Amino acid sequence: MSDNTEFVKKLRSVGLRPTKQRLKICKILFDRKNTFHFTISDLQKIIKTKIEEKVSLATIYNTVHSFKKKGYLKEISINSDKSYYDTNITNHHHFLDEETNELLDLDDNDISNLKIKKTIPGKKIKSIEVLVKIANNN
Amino acid sequence: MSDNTEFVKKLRSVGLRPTKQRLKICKILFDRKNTFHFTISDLQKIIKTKIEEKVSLATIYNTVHSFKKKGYLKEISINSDKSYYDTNITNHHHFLDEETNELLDLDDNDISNLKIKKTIPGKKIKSIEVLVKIANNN
DNA sequence: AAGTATTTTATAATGATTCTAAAGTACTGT
DNA sequence: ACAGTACTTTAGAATCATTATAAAATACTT
Repeated sequence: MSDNTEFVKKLRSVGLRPTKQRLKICKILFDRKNTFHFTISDLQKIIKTKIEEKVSLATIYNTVHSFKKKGYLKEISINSDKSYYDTNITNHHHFLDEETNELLDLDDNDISNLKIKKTIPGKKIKSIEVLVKIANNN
Repeated sequence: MSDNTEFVKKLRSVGLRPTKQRLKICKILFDRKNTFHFTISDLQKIIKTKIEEKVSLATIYNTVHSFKKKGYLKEISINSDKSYYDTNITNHHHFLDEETNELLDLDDNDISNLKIKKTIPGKKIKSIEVLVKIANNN
């Protein structure tokens, strides 16, 4: 450790204080090439194994919520067991493997010209989320 | 009360015993013209007001689960607060009004030729669910 | 009507998430 | 650097939806 400059800036840019805990979580979540899909307990496990000092569960919740509110994370609606989060904050969709419960990103381009033909007077579309459930062939 | 013959048959046809509780819930859920979107607590409130005798919460859960397993109800993934159920068991999608938290059915025809262009080897698509979040214009 | 399998029920248990309020840390102005 | 304030972290309690438990009630079969 530790070149945190990038993450310090990132946090500062949206008015979050760069605390030790937020920086640790930042690194775990954003210091990677690919999209990361996780639940709070996934994150907790990773923290437990990768980090020397502990971060309390309440802080993990707080931090993830802050990141979400500031637009660093997206919450995904899959089921009601627990919340899933995604480091890919662009418009996109998901495969959900029913066998493994794993998520896989699905690009906007992977879906043919999706258009909603119905409109509701006085309402506008905020987002469109496609969830494609998949399972083993056989 | 009470021409339950229809519901008795319905339950019998999938091997569910037509108990008093199941018939009551059947009537509330399926004796209506339009699709019904509800949570367990919605259902509990309706039972509390419409029915003379009480039905225990555990039974409401059990019954809804049985109906779901037998294909009379569909579970909808909206958020992680609680489970939502839908009496419309055909392939269809939803508007979710972010202001009121209300659901609205979206027919397959209301969506232009939705095609998933990506495939995963060894996996097949089980279902495709589109959730369109809407909010007030302004 | 008796015997067995299912169902209902109240209540306890669980698990995810939020709340609380005290202790710790970061920032501001000097 | 220092004091004062505002924000964060923390452990633990509280909450809420859901599931488990096991005894009493009901439905079905013969």
